[in-house]
Amino acid sequence: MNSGRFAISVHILTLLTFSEDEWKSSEYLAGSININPVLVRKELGNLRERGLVLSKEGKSGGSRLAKPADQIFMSEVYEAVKQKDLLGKGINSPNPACPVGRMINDHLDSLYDDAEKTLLASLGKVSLSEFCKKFD
Amino acid sequence: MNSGRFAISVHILTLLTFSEDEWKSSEYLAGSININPVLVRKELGNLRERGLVLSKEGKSGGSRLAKPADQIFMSEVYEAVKQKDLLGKGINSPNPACPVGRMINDHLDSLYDDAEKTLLASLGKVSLSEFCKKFD
DNA sequence: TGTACTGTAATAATAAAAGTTACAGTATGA
DNA sequence: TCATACTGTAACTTTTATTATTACAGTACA
Repeated sequence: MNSGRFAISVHILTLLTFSEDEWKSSEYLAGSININPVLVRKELGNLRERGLVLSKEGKSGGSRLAKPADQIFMSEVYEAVKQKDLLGKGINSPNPACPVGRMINDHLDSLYDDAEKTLLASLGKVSLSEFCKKFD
Repeated sequence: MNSGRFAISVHILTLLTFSEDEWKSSEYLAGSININPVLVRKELGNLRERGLVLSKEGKSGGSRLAKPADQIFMSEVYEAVKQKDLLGKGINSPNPACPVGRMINDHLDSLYDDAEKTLLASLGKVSLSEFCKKFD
């Protein structure tokens, strides 16, 4: 999975949790994370597609949570961010003339799927509001 | 985690399982995986440090499993391969002037640790010999 | 209608991963 | 004992992925 983007997304959501009902600009968010505002806007786009945040264009626009923080789970953030599969599905092109090489990607895929299900179950137990309690 | 390396290591171990008691050269292994023999030797070095394989130098040298395939677990392979943490520990340098930025890495770390424990538990249920049964 | 935003494309800079070459070291066995 | 077939590892190059930057059109507000 894409390492830094999960952290960025959780960071964004945490900041938005601490200012629920306010529209926060990408520049403000980028200031706390210490990254470029354009990256923040890209992540917000992701989170928006998944229904986790809302954004408003124009002056006094910005972003806020799309639903209460106790209804947002870390598994959703993981899903929003994930592109590649957990352990790296089928990146190699094994030799098809070898019985192991010919089949290994399929078998690795099913191993990965199981592992990822477990991971999602674990992340699904932690809500954004629980995570944010740690800051108090 | 490092995507392709897990697949390479499992591939290596699978090939060694199907020829237990034989010393296989890095070139042979590289042929099935379809990668460079030097990369294979690097992975073998990793697996060797973790006690999963043995290697023999010199003519008619090569590598083989260090213990029976039913005593090797996918969690061990994961540990052997892992360098970075699962979801990417502390890559960002958040703004320490922001209360969220100042603490978030610690809180993310504990989230990651829990998630990784779950993942390891899941991978720990699958032995190399079980994995290899899929090929029959 | 100027201003402060978003959204997104295009590009550049940086970092990480993979591949390659090279070669010293080591057992083997002819 | 010495050519051979390996390992182990360093140094380097290439490739690919990530991150950052610049730029600008579109939008809403006051």
